[in-house]
Amino acid sequence: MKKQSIHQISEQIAAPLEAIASSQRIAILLAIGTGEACVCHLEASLGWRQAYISQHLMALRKANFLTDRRKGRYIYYRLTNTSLLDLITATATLSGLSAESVPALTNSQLNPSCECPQCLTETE
Amino acid sequence: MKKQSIHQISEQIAAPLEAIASSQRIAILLAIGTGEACVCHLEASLGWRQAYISQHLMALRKANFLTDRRKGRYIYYRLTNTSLLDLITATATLSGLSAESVPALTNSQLNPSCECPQCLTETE
DNA sequence: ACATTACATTCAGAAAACCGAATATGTCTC
DNA sequence: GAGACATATTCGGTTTTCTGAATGTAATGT
Repeated sequence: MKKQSIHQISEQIAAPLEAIASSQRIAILLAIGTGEACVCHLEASLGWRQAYISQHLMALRKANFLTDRRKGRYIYYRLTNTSLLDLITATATLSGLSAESVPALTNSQLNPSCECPQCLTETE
Repeated sequence: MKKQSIHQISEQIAAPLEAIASSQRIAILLAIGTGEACVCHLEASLGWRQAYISQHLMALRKANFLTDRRKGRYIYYRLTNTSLLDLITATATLSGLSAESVPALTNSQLNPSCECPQCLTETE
């Protein structure tokens, strides 16, 4: 195994962090949580325009944090690795936030004003 | 306890992450590691100009990740919370890096070509 | 007091991220 | 196939971050 310099290691660690380190992207990740979410769901939950959300989703996809699944007209996003949420929680506690405040925000708890079939069946 | 919106939470989590999410700053944090380091030590270890390092140190101080201790002409930096390194390690493993590659880079292992008294006594 | 050393700060130009507007693509329904 | 709907992409302007150059400040030594 080739020995890597501190610069190489740091770059490899920073690359994914740069994708997460944005309040908008963290909000999206929290909104998806351990479940799945379509873009319309994120629109409803976060109150942002669709194109804006798609742009951030693109960044998260490029960093390999999200996988998507098409179902008819809808595309459902899911975290490729749920331990990402642990990392976010760890950051929260590190900066003095209470640990409970984070999991309380996963997608299921969010205002489900989205009209996609998935959300509708869930709330029945 | 007041209930916080997902936007507020996300901003509070993103703020510290933005300070860490930079390959230069991660390199500095790794170089300091669990120990202490003066700026000249970082200069020698990372091969950067002094002013450049100071700028990044300032960002890390502002985010409350570093504390400093003056000793004569030298100022020694230390992580306020060592669990920051765990967070960095977690990120590394998350992105496929082997976990061992990170701790292998803590300050003691670095090329100690720094001339400050602290470094000199350590290498004797 | 003066020079030197260790470090911090300010400033400015370059590079990158943000975000809105417009447009494109893929899927369903009729 | 046409139109509607869910989502993606491109483009351009604005704001922010990065980073080098120059300069400032505190402590030491002579």
